[in-house]
Amino acid sequence: MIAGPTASGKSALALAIAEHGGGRILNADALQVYECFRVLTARPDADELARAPHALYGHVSAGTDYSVGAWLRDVAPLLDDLRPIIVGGTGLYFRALTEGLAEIPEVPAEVRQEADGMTHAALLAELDRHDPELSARIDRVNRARVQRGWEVWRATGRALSLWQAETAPPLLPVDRATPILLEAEPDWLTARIATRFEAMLKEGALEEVRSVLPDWERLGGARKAIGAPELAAHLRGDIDLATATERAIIASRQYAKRQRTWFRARMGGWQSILVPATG
RNA sequence: GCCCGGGUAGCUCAGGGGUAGAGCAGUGGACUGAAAAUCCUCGUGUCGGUGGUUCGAUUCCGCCCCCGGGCA
Repeated sequence: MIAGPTASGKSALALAIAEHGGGRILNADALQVYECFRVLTARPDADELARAPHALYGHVSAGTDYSVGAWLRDVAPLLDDLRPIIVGGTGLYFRALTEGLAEIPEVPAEVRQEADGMTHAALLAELDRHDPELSARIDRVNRARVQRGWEVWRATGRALSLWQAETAPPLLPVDRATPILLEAEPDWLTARIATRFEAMLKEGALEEVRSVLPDWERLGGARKAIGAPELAAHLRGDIDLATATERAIIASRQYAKRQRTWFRARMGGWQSILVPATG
């Protein structure tokens, strides 16, 4: 397993490992699963894909709902590989894999829609009534947490806290893997993030966004790719390219910080590799 | 050279005789199916410099420096 912040060089490391010792690279990144933004999400290109077997990259088409649960079901059969190399930056995916994830039926789209139309206060009030254990535990000001709890109760008639209490053992406990965490020196990473975004523009990131612009509303999860909303705003004429670029780079930096926080809190036991290597 | 308007937190700016705030950026944190998402926390800085008035000046006055704009 290889985790690390965005732009820290995870993919290159995974590729080097696969080329030298064999194995298949399995994606553990929530945005690289989507088919539409190869350049923008820094997915491996054709040349890199040819150098080693890869899976779970760009296998989800635009507009399809995806989630940790879907990802866990996708990786599960691939873990039987002789040498799976799991690489990505989504902490939640690694957590689901190494600590387990409750098995909960999918929330139907109608329930999601119903929840979207409700106020935060209304969701919270019902959650307090039907799943007090959860509502006492979660961040009550966080709409996403509250709504998730409400949706599960609404869709299944059962409290999310009950589902979670029955979480099955993990598919891959950390001690059965070789967990590697890339830790990037902040200034170095900041510079690298900026350079990488400029490179993405040269490679056609703007065209990728342009091609999905007509279907933007139906794009689903891929819309959240860092840089996509910014470039879309530029293509609609709302902001100039320099502003879009600046905002995307800032968003990327903020994402790297959140990743660092997650890793610090939950991947303390992972073998840390400092980048750039200082000798 | 003269006339206006500015010089306050990394950036954009608000304020005003009792040594100062906001947004953004940044920091630390939370997070079991939207997670590249979502949410919480944290603001002392020669208030351009220097004299003066005052019990007290970043705030008022003089001079100087710098940045805009206008007139020559």
